[in-house]
Amino acid sequence: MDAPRAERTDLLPVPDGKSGCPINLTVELLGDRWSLVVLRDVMFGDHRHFRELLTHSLEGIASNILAARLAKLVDAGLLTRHDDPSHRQKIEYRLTEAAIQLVPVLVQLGTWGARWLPTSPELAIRAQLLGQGGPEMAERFMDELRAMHLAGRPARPDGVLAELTRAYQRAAGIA
Amino acid sequence: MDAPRAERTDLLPVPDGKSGCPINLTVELLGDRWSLVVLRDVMFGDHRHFRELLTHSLEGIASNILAARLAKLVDAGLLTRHDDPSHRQKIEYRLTEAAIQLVPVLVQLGTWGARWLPTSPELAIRAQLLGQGGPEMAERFMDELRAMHLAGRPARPDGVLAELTRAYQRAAGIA
DNA sequence: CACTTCTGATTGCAAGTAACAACCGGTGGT
DNA sequence: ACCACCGGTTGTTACTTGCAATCAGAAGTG
Repeated sequence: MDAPRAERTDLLPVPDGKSGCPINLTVELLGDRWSLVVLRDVMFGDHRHFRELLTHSLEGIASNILAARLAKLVDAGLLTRHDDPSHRQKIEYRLTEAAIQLVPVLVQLGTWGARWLPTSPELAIRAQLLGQGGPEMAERFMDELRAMHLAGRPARPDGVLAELTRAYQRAAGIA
Repeated sequence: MDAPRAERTDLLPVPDGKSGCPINLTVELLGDRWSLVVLRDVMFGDHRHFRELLTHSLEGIASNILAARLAKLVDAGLLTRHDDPSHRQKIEYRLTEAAIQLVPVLVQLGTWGARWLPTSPELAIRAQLLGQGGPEMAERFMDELRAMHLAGRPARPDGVLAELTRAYQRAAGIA
């Protein structure tokens, strides 16, 4: 069980396949098919319960995968679990500050996807609006998410989230 | 083979597990363990050849995975293949404009990771510098990448890339 | 009380993907 | 002739994903 490799000393091949690079650690945590999609649905769709995420999601995540992702995100400190007064078995998942600070990441991902990938127009609208809104709009959105998920206040009808949702519904032709 | 599901008409469960959502499409393309890490090494490490990416990478990607990712990225239009005059078998991978426009995504990912994950300080410095530099610095970096990868000019010694590399080496204590 | 629905999951299985190590044919310098 | 280097490929093993069926507890309805 000796280690005959690693002759170089400058650029180190890290033994256990990990590295302290910020991009690498973030990709290690969120770089899979579903983690960011789940967070997207919590943020933009305001889906906070298991069934809601399971059935209202556009892409159709499997229930075991969703359960595993939620557990991982809770473990990573991006979501917190809360009892729901309306049903003893119901669990509410809320965003943490760490998750809310992922908004700029999602905005950039959405902006890039809307620019370079074959997105459907009605879904791309939210990404375009947020991207055009710049850091100020992202800041407003993050403050709104803080009010909703950290302070427990309801979504305000004149907020960014409502504006995005209305733009989407208008584009999707919902009468 | 009838389809007894899909009673809802508002929020559609897309049949083939895909959706035109920009975030979803981007995650579908780049949401894996290695794609963004490879692009990071091409951008920040200026590694343009297979062996370079294989051995100089911090995380130790396997050669078959690297080959598969390079092929996928070329196929997706994020990298292009070029003959290298110095060796008939040598292939140079260059960034495309689409890949260069991923810089803001990587900056945000790095900034978030440096803030919320246990990064090693010397590797976090580049992310912090780029994050603090704001959109202007990212723009300058993208212009530099365009000059190097699209126009084929060498890296300028007073550029963003050189500055980041120097900051890293200083922090890593390379004498 | 029985019946149904809703809650957040879990289980078993098939298929796909990642990791690891060994190896390949062609290239070019000595 | 030799050998290091080039971008990969192959084979095997281990793990992850996707799908469908199922679960037990909780609540609503008759």
